[in-house]
Amino acid sequence: MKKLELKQFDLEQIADSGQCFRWTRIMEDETGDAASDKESEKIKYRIIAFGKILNIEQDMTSGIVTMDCSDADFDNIWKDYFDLDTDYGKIIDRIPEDDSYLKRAASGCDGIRIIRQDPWETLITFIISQRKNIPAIKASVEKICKAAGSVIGEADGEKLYAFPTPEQLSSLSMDDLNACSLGYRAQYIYKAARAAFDGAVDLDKWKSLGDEDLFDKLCSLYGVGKKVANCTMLFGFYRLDSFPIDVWMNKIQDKYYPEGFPIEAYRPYGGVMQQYMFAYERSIDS
DNA sequence: TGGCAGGTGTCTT
DNA sequence: AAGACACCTGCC
Repeated sequence: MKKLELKQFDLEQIADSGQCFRWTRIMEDETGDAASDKESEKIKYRIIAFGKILNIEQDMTSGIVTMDCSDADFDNIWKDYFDLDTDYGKIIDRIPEDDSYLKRAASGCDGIRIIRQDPWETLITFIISQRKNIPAIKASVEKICKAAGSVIGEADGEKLYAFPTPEQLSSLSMDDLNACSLGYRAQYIYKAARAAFDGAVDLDKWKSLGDEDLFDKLCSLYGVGKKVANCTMLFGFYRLDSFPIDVWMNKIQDKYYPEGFPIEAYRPYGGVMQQYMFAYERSIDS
């Protein structure tokens, strides 16, 4: 069990930011010993990543985060996963006063961090994400995990699955993939899995590439364009300057940056700024 | 019921 | 080089 007092860390903001698709909100059951949790409201999630299950909660009043994990798993996995060595306060402080929109966005969404995910899982989940909303993405991801991933635990009588390795995913036929509600993306996943399994695509090796070369490599994959490549770089390869442009960012640029967003001014944290703007604009839209 | 959801490949100018 | 267009699927 790890209890942490963290700055710039808000579980709900991160969960809603659309970076990760295997976070499940855990609601308190109405029956049983609910009384003990009444006074202090807690937000709880179950996260599956890197073949592990993490139950995590945050006290809404104190902000204190509790992770149900061993010291070893915290040191080896979760500390990096949540990017805890990065001071997001400092990154936010770099935003100049005259960029009032970005100032506002960052202060409204300052609990967001870049979650450092597994490159392979990030690539596949963002291929799936195209032209889908977040619930639909999650549903497809869970289906492929169930179809091909290893069982790593159980909750409420349901088995929990790791994200499938390239080998496991490439064992699925087109019919299997079509059963995962992937639509026209099934062929993209099929090809990517085979390429990763037979070694034609080696994401581990790609880690050593510079940003531009990595971007080109990702875009060379069938079904991967600029948007998916940038998301994969930002969340799967921790390239903080990657700047995914989607329909929301297009709206934001039209509204607030008619000359285009001055990404040069925000190097090397353009992608972090993108996350603040994306989350903020969505929050005020609803 | 048609339009849309964090796009991309393909075909057309 | 840039712009239309189709595309699976689920949801309102």
